[in-house]
Parts: sequence; structure tokens; C-alpha cells
Amino acid sequence: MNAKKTRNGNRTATRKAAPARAYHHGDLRSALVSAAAALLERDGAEALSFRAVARAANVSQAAPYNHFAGREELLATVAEQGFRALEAAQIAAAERAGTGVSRVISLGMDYIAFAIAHPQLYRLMFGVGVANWCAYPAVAEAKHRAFEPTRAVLADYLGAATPSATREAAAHAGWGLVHGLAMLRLDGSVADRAGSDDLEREAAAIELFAASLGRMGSAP
Amino acid sequence: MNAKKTRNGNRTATRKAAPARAYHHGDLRSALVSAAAALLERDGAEALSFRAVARAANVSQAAPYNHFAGREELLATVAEQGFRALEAAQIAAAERAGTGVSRVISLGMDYIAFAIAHPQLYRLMFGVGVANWCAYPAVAEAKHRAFEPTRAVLADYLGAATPSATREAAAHAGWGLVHGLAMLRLDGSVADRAGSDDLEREAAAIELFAASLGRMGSAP
DNA sequence: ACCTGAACACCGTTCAAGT
DNA sequence: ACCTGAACACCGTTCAAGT
Repeated sequence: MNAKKTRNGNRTATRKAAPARAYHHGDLRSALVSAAAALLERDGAEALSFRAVARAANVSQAAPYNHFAGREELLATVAEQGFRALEAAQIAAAERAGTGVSRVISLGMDYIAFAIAHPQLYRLMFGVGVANWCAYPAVAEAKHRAFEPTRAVLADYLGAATPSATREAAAHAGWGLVHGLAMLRLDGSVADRAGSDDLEREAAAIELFAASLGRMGSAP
Repeated sequence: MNAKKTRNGNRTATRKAAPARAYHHGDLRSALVSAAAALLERDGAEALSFRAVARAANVSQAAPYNHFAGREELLATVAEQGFRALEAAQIAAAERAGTGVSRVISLGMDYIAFAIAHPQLYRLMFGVGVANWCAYPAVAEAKHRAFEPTRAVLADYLGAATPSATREAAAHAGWGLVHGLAMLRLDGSVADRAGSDDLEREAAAIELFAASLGRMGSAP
């Protein structure tokens, strides 16, 4: 979390009671990922420099190339980690939530809350700062898994009687909706008044979607 | 459209029958915007260099600073132009469309079609490659105007009897939905099968949203 | 008023060389 | 196997100087 320049975190493999400067550093790879995640949230993906990450980890500018093919692969790793965190948050929200409409709404609002809590990470996860995401299949898979909770909750909400095509469309619409609301929020597109009623407006949009979807499920 | 290195376009102010190299270039500002738009769609916002734009316009690397505060302001200008193009497309789609549900669906599908037709421009318009969009109020205003057609069509679709809070929520949800679907598409998040049924899936999502919204409008 | 050339401090990436 | 130092070609931006 700290972006200090002196002394690095050295999170894992602390078997020797925090050596001041390890010659081979022990676990440079994860130290780089941590440093990148911290710098990302501070400066944004477009301003994140590979050299600055190396400096934050107290190694030379060329050292990271032993662990990553280049800057983009490091960003992809951070994004993949972000999708796993989102997946965990969504699973927790699904367990915490109640039943029926409120369950759907809870999951949607939790999704938006994740984006607001880690804005730069969320932006990175959805393509900001990386040209070709498709080159990293691990990221695509993590992304797909992060959306499973919403898919399951919506299917449960619609009921087993709903045809699978409708369920699929609802899942796609639901993902599109929360993702769109999150992106619009991060852009500041909706901040024309006080920032506090942004959440209300998003809640209203999600409630409207969920309520009208429920009406559709009972009368297809 | 051409990204050749020799000879520039010189689009406007062609009063002297295409002078080979104008000393003061006539209208460098719009030439830079055109060159930037072309390079943007070719390489993406993150790979767009201010120097390359200057080269494409046959001027020195420092010349653009007479017309733009920096790289970001040039990108903001391109984005603003993009929002105006989107607004025009949405207005045209609203006039072209029929009535009722199909009108709503047409507008939504046209929105997604715009994003697919100009993927890098659309990405730029929604924050890719620029740290603080808020610093450019002209962009925010153009963005707001680009969404007016959808807002109007949805309000018309719901009917005057619908309370304004519901109309506002529906407009926000509609924008979020189409924007989210567009972004997911551009990320390649939904391309797990043949690319051709992506449009079908988006249409299904929008139809589901519009149909269930209509049901809500008639029974609030 | 507008443009140029040279300069500064950065950047991503490569590579021989070290341990 | 991992890391360093120096190098290359780029970049955004500034600034004195030209016309």
C-alpha cells in the first residue's frame, strides 16, 4: 500500500527476519506486482511507468524483465488479480444478500461499490492502458469467472421456468448495466449535482431493471 | 484517412491549389485534429504520440504547442468531436426509427453500432488515455448532449404519466446498459463463440430491457 | 503570430557483463 | 538463475531564436 521509495515491502518469504537489501530479493515478482498495484491506484494506468515500478522495488530498471515480458504483461497480471478480488467480493455479496429483488440489487450495488473503491484498478481491468487484452487469456478467464455470481443470482431470480435464452439475455443486460453505470460514474459523467445522490440514481436504475425483469419473469 | 508520412492532407483552406509546403500552413489546428483522429483509430489512444501527429502534419515537434496546451488537450478535442458525431448519429437514428419498443431498440443498437464502427474513438471518448476528463468541460457538455436523444426517446416511450424520477432512472439505466454492452464488446469480453452472434446477444439484452420497461410503464 | 532547432528529463527495451 | 550498467531510439515539454 505504501509508495515510499526507500525500503521495499518484501511481503512473502520473510524467513530471515527482514533482510535490509537482499541481493536476489527473494520474491521480486510479487514485489513488483504489489508495487505496480500501489502506483496504479495513485497515478492511473496511463501514467504507470515500468521503471518507476522497478525503483519502488529497489531494483535496476532491467531487473523486471526477468519476470515479465514487458510493461503490458505486468499490467495484465495486476488486472487479473483485480478480477479475482472482484469475484471474491461478488461471492461474498451474494452470500450476504437476502432473497428476491433485493438480492439482485445488492449484488449490483456491490459491483459498483467495488469500482468506486478501486477506480484505477477497475479502469485497467476494462481495457484502459492496454492495447490488446485478448493476448492474455488468463485475464479473460478471470473476468468471466468474476461475473459468474451475477449470472447465477439472475438465473435464480428469474426462475427455472424462464427459457435459457432469456436468462442469457438477462445476464448480459445485467452485466452491461452495472458495468456501464460504473464506467459512467468513474468518468464523472453523472456528477452534475452533489456527489452523494449518484448512488441513489444508480440504485434507482438497478431497482428499475430488477423490478421490471421480475415482472417479465412471471409473465413471459 | 491515410497515414502516409510524406505529404499532408491540407483539407481546409485550399485556396491556392494545394501548395506543396505552406510556411504557416494556413490551418494547422484542424490539420492536427484530423491527423490525430486518423492515427487514433490506427494505433489507439495510448500509443498516440504528440510528435507523430506533428510529423503527420509536416510540422516540427514544437509547432502543435501553438494550438494546444499539450497532448491531452488535443485528445480532448478529438473526443469532443467524437461526441458530436455520436449525437448526430443518434438524432438520425431517432428520426429513422419507428414507434414504440422498436424505436427504443433501434436507438440502442445504433449506439452500439457507433462504438463498433469507431472503436478507438469510442474508447477515448470514455476515458481511455486521459487522466482527468473533468478538466475539459466542453467534452462533458458534448457528452451530455450526445445522450439527449436516448433520454427523449425513453421518456416518450414510458409516457407522460410516468413520474419524472422513474423517467430519470430509466434514462440512466438505458445509457448504462448500451454503454456497458458497447464496452464489453470492445474489450472482447463476450467473444467466446463466433463473432456474428454478438449483435444478437446485444439485441436480446436491449429488447429485454425495453420490453420489461414497457410493462413497467403501463403498470407503475 | 506562428514556427524551428536544440535541449532536458524521462521512458520501454535490449544486451553484454557480472555474481 | 538472476541482476546491473550502459546504451538505443523514442517521448512530452520548454525555450531561445528565427521569420
